[in-house]
Amino acid sequence: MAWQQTYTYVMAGTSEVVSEVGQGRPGCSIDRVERAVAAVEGRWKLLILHHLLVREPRRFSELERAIPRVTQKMLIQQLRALEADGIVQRIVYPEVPPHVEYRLTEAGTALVPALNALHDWAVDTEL
Amino acid sequence: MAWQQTYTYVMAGTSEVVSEVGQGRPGCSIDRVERAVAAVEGRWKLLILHHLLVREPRRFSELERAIPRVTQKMLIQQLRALEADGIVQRIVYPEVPPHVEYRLTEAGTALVPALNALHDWAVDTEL
DNA sequence: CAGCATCCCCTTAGATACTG
DNA sequence: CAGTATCTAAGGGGATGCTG
Repeated sequence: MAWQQTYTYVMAGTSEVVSEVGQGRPGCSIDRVERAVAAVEGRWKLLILHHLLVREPRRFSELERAIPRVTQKMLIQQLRALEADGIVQRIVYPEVPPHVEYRLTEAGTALVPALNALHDWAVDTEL
Repeated sequence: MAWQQTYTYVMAGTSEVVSEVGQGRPGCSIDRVERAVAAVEGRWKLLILHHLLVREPRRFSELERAIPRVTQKMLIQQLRALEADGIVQRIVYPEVPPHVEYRLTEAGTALVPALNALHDWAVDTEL
């Protein structure tokens, strides 16, 4: 009930209190939702997540083949962002030729209920 | 379990089947999640949603004041997008001066559980 | 009051080529 | 194999001014 029933809301990116509703839990704020959305928004992130959920681990080239129109640049960029947010884990095997595996972290797996909630909403609203 | 336990996944924006997993429910796909994310991504959408959840209805100028750094252009743009996605409702009172109110639709209210799921994930992962 | 129109910048994404 | 580097095109977002 984080969203509806708390009483202090903080502006995204600032600490400015914007709600008229009163005082309450300062940490329970809209910018957490914004950061969660930011963590999954991006042209290829959900696709990457999807493929990792279907099968783990995935090598870079596997993901490249699994996601037809992605460029190397975008793939690595989105993977790095997911890694920075603690959603995927990059494992390097010091071999020749290079071998890198990507896995979901616990946080990545923990995203599933939220993604399902979004999915269900989309189904319900026929979006 | 829409996300994990179905068997046919469809590429975003296309009808191309990309999963190796097999056949199953074609409608239950990743691009629903992508559209749900798209519906709430955007610099000001969550803020707008937030203010409408706190109190309804809101006039354009109210939202403008409630969201300090938003420009009129962006505010109207994001409102129109939310309206196009059936999340907010725009009600015009044919008066002089003009009077327009924004409310959440049922679909907008139905977004709350999904937003809470995202919030909770952000809290759990200390993002 | 509630917008629309225009200009401009700056980031983002794609294409392409190169490398340890 | 798994990236990095560079260039360019598109568009998102801000500032400003105007209007029914």
